[in-house]
Amino acid sequence: MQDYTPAQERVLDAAAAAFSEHGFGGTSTRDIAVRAGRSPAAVYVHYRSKEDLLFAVSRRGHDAAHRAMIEASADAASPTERLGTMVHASTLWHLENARVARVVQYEYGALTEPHRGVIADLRRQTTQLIVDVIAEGDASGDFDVDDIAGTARAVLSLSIDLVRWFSPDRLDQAARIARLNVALAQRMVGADPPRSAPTIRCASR
Amino acid sequence: MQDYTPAQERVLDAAAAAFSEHGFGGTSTRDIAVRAGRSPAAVYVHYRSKEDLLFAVSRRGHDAAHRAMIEASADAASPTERLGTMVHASTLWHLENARVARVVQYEYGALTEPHRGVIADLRRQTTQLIVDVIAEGDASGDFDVDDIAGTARAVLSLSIDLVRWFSPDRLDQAARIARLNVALAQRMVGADPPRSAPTIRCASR
DNA sequence: GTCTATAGTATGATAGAC
DNA sequence: GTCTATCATACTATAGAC
Repeated sequence: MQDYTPAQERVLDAAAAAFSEHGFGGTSTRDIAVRAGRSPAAVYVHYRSKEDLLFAVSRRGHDAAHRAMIEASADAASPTERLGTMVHASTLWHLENARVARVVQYEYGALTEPHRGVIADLRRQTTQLIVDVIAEGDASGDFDVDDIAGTARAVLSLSIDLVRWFSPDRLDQAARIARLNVALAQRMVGADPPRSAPTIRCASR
Repeated sequence: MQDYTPAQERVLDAAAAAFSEHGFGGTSTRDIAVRAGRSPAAVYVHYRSKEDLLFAVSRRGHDAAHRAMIEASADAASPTERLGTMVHASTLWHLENARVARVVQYEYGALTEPHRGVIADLRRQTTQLIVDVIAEGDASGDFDVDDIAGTARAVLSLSIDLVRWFSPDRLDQAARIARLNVALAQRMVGADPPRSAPTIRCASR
């Protein structure tokens, strides 16, 4: 991770908001400057270019989401619980940071080649978190998964695709959506349902 | 639906490709004109503005995806099968039309207000297809779903989020991904697994 | 329905004063 | 580290000839 001065953060937040609303290509450096309460020239004191700002927003967002997942899953006792805590954390992060997350997830293509490599690495690390827990659960018999990589990708889609439509004024629904995503992810990997009655499910077939 | 002249289609396809690569805001009308093999002025003979072009691309894409799902599910005999055919069709459409789909799914915010309403209607209709089949399966006992609307949203995310990273040169994997998404969606709604052995699953607990 | 030419404005980024 | 002023270019869209 990397630290930012207050002035840098101010520009960074302004850029994230602008990119999220109008896309990278649709955002002008003047728009960023106005949101930050600075002149257009002041932006270039802290960042060399508009793309450099996008890179900073993107790296910061990926780092934060990744850390949230790791911290949430630290004390999980089983693969089912670890997957659950990770999906819960990822979903909450994407909902609570929907604006930043939109930039993080949808503006990858606007990065220049060297920056793209750094972000691709961060993405691989996050995917690996899910791959590892699914592989562990599959090996222990807690899960039943054919395509581990594909299932991991789909599990991450549950939280990522939320930012396509979720608006911050619906944050009161975040907890409900997070709980739903946890249950769906556990079903996707074939984890035993935590609260339902297995005897009834078996008898009914 | 709506018909287009060959000249209109040519510009439409050029716009879809350009928007997909650089985003709406990052695309110039000159870029569209060059891709279509026309002068910048020729674009405005067929469309009143750049945003009008985006609207046409978006409406056309939503219509096509919606029709693909309806046609695929026409002969399905059960809720499980109908959900499967719909997810299969939606996944294949998004993979085979990843460029257009990116515009359709990610550039909604760039539409002007009147156009946004039309697209929002189309989206509601597509979501309703999934909501209906899940509600039917839940009522018949084929599925076991708590949050029908939320689960429908998540099922659609499986196919939509693919366009965030899928590239057309990997189309040979489309069938595999579509099959996986079908299996995942059926697990998400609690449908009985089609091929596994229930006795063994029960005995192992 | 296409072109060339262009109007009028906005853009990313820099120079130089304070 | 911030500002005002500005450069050089690119932008969306239109006018008018063919």
